[in-house]
Amino acid sequence: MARTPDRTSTETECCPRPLLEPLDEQEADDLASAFAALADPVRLRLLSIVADAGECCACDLLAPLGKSQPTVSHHTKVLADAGILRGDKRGRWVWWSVDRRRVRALRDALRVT
Amino acid sequence: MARTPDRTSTETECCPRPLLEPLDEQEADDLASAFAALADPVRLRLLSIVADAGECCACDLLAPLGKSQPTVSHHTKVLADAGILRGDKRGRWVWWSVDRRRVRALRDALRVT
DNA sequence: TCGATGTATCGACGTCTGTCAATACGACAT
DNA sequence: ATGTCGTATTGACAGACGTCGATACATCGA
Repeated sequence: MARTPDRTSTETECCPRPLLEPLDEQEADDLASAFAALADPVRLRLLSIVADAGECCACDLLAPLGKSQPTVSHHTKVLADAGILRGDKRGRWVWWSVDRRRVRALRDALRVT
Repeated sequence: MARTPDRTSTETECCPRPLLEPLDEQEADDLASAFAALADPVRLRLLSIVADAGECCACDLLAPLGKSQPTVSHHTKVLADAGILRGDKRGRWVWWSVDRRRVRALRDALRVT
């Protein structure tokens, strides 16, 4: 869980910006898979819950999301693989938090100016 | 004025921000479908080409994208339905451009601070 | 060790999505 | 009108995705 995808661009700070410069296929694939992680309503609500709580135990996500435990586990994995969520295992529990630097990088990908 | 964000933001300015406030299902659905439009490498490259050119004829997208004409037409439609691309029909041609205000709104959805 | 609890994985199902060939639509020129 | 050219739509197919029950794995308490 919580693996950080390596970026081909110079910094860990930013990433390709399709609206400012042309994308090659590699950059497009990477960015697309990142946005794909955000392209699901359950994952967005999950993200908003974790962001709002700052840190959140997985078991506290089941009820508000109204999904089964395997489904929630699937979604946390997708977000973690995209580098958006980080999981910290403490005993039997996993505490999830948002990697805000990663989100900022995705946000920069949509820079218009 | 008004640093307090209103939750029912159907404004042209902004949109729900999952990392600043909890999302209801309606907002999550809308945002997810918007990000889904960005969750494809061909569409991201298409977007970068149009953004780079400022305005771009559909027929000029076929070669750089390496996709068939129906496929490109499909992708432009997906982006247009998401409000990200605007098409201007002039004679036989359609000129595509990026709706930067819409992109800015999506970008604001990823605000962390 | 044993049972309980939180999480991850597997297998299966239905649905959605990207792709292209074929075709239809629309606008221009002759 | 007729043909040409750019674009949109249709139909079909393979692959990806969201979902959940069943199950495996891991950790803690007794």
